Amino acid sequence: MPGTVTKRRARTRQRLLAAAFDVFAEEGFGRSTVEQVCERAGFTRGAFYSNFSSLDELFLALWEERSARMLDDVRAALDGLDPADPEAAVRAAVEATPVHDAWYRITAEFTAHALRNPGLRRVMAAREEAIREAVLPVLVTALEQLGRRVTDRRALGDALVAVHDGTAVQVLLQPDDGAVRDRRHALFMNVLTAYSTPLESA
Amino acid sequence: MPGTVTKRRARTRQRLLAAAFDVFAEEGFGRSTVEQVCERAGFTRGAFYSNFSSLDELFLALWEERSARMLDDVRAALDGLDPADPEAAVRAAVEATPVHDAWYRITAEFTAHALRNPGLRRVMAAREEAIREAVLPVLVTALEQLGRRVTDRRALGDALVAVHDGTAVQVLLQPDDGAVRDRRHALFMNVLTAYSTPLESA
DNA sequence: TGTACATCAGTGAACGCGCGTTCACTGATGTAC
DNA sequence: TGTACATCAGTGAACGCGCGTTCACTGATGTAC
Repeated sequence: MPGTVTKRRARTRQRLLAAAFDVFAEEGFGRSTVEQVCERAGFTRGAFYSNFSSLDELFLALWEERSARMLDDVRAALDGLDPADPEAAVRAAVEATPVHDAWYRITAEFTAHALRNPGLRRVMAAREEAIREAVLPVLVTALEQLGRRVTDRRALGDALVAVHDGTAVQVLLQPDDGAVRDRRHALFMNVLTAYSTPLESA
Repeated sequence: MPGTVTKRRARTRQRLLAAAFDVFAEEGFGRSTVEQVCERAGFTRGAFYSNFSSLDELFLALWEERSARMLDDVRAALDGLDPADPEAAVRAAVEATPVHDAWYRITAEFTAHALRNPGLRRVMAAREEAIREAVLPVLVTALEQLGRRVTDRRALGDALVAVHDGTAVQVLLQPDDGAVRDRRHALFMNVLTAYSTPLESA
């Protein structure tokens, strides 16, 4: 068995990633230690170094895995939309990217981290673009069904991501205030309107 | 001299705060140590413990001081606006909250930190509200000069803060892309329009 | 299917450093006269 | 303005723990026959 990767190894890696998610969310990435992650996962520190060379490397792997998964979720949610009911489609698309407390905390720290490291910055920018490009086509066609044409895809994409990120903090800071969620939703709708124009028809 | 606080002490405190700002921005709060802050400030660790009981306490003090200062800056920038030129006033107001790399990183981490601690969360929510209430009146009157009435002050305030936060990341992730800044500006304008209606006049 | 064997993957102990925290001490600062 | 004195504020050394990192070793896994 030269150069084989065993199933056991894959499981260990997954358990370490899952444990890291929890620890990072609770303690913050910066205050987390290799020891804490290993203890949570039920391994000794040697197992960690057998799989990753540093916490930084694990953090990147974790972020990539989770954000890819999130992107898949969004795609799946959008796939099932009914084009015959474009209003519902828009509503569903807008709500497809959920606001998740622990994930937000981790992403916030990862962003700060990425801003210090050009390599990570590019990784992050690319991922943001992928998310944008997954959501946009669905919204564009749904808006067309509603008789509206998107004027500037890129601008709309950036605007939606910005609104999502910006309002997520507000929702998390005031989790019990339903009005905050409503305003978030209204803002999404406003942006969709502002970046599209009625088709000349009727 | 019973219970006096010397000038020297105030200076030391300021130097520690300034050093902490730099260290946190470079290393991240989580990876920063008391030792690093002291070395940067030119003190021994004893000086730190004479002034703060923990890095957490210093972080809060730093964030409060800086965000208060930023709020003052915004107020000052808005005070000097010419109501006879409302378009320029709106433009200036929109650009009054600058996008500052180091400060963004620190705030991002502080936000994640605050989401783990109910006390800090309230402090942060209050500060966000103060910023909103400083900017809003200026915008409301400027828009009135332009013949537009703001329909929902609270919604507009939240929307502007969200857009500011959300677009700040994009600008920092692509610092050399002027188009990103332009789209940010356009989004601000779109939101201002969406949350106000033309006055009935002629 | 079973067994022997080679390689892989995680164990656990050991080392050492960096840093948090404390504290007796000394120099700085302010006050009173 | 100068001096004596009390208190304050930072120094620097010391202690010890937690943790990063390494590595010889052992049990697990997969392959070949």
